[in-house]
Amino acid sequence: MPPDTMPPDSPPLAGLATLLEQQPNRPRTATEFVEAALRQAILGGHIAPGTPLRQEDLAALFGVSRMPVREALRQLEAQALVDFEPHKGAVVTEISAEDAADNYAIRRALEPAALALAIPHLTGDDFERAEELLTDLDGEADQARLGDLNRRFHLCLYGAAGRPKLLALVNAQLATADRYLRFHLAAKGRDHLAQAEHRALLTACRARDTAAAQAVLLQHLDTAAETIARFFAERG
Amino acid sequence: MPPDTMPPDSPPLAGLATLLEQQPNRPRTATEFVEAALRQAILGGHIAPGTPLRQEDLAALFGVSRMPVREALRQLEAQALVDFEPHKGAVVTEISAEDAADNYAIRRALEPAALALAIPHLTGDDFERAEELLTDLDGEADQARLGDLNRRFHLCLYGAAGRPKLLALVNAQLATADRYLRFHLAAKGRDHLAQAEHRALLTACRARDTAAAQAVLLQHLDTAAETIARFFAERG
DNA sequence: TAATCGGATTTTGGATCCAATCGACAAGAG
DNA sequence: CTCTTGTCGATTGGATCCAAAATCCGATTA
Repeated sequence: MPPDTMPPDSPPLAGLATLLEQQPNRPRTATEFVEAALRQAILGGHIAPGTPLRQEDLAALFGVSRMPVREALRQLEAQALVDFEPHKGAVVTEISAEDAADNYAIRRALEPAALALAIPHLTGDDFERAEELLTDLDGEADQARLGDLNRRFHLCLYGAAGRPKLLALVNAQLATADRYLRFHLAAKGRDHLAQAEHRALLTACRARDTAAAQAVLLQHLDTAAETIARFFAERG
Repeated sequence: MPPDTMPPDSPPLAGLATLLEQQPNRPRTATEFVEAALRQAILGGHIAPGTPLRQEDLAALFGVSRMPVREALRQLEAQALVDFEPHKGAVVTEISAEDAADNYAIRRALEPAALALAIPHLTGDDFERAEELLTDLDGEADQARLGDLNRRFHLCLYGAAGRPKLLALVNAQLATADRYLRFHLAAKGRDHLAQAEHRALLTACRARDTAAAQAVLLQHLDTAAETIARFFAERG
């Protein structure tokens, strides 16, 4: 039973293909596998900032050779997750109050722009998905999933902007913001993750009130930035 | 005569050090060399969009093995200059009206933010350097240097923002905008590169008038975006 | 005749090996 | 005693080799 290869609209195997795609751990290549694992570990805080990443050790850990590790580290360098120096190796990028401020300055610029572009094109489906994500956020306790849900909520509202590069940038910034999520949770209660602001943002989007939505979003970002700044200030 | 090492103002070797820094081609490693060469070639339009980049050919061309080429291609992929697909190789990223619009949307969001952060901290030196770059722009005819000077002018005004990551992003976006510079020059006269707007921007910065400067900058970006959009529209 | 199957070629992904570089430590000169 | 300098171990950068995947192309069959 040879499967059809060319016709793009052949239904018989479409469902099976999507099911196979669903598999979360489908690293097409070893490099992608190592890269994904390392990124998750760094963003989730499982590897402390400043940790040197020895290629040999990582290779042994992942059960591959040093080469996929090298390529993965290069990719992570481009994502500003590790600092690379010739003949010295990779080190997990440090986090700091300045870096957090940098990140929030970027998000403050990009996200309102994406939101303004997206609001006219948001559909009922988008609102429903956003609503679902908010309720999921209410019930979630795990930190990693919390950050993921938060990122998906924001991206859900921006997605209709139809600007792939812009959205990719926003996604990357949201991901690095995840590194500071633990500080957030430590500072404010772990249950309260600015869900009120999230809901206000969603209602403004439903009303197609771009100005109001941008205002809510900016306040959301500013309070988050301030929380982080206070956290760093309090522990020198 | 052991030279002092610590005092930062020891003159004996200062001149020599600056001379050594001047050397433009000091690629610490082969990977950096290949990466820089390829990026320059792609941004300068010397390699057409859509061109497949065969690792073996590039290795032979640069006189290195395939490995530095692979790592360089991975870095370029992270910079969105090539598209990578597993087991298929790298292809120079296509340019399009949509991509240009994407790029301008990002710049429209980032650059006014950087400008607003920078204006309060701009110094006389910054203004002088910006002025010099503008006069250089007036006299320059070479396309590559034109784009470089333009980028440096903009970065000169944003540099005082003191947000390294934000500035790095702006720099990257300005670099990809260079890919569309040739279309710009083809559409408008090659002599007129919106120097009037550049000068208006500089005077607004000198007056520390953030709102005016942002307005000029936005108009500058919008007219550039419109020029590119028209160019693409006219040739289907 | 058209579509499909199968093998050969090309190209990339990954592993192993060698060379170059950096850091630390010890030995020698001033 | 301090500073320089040479050497050694550790680690990364680069080259070569092998395996896996994709493409191309001809042959076979309905």
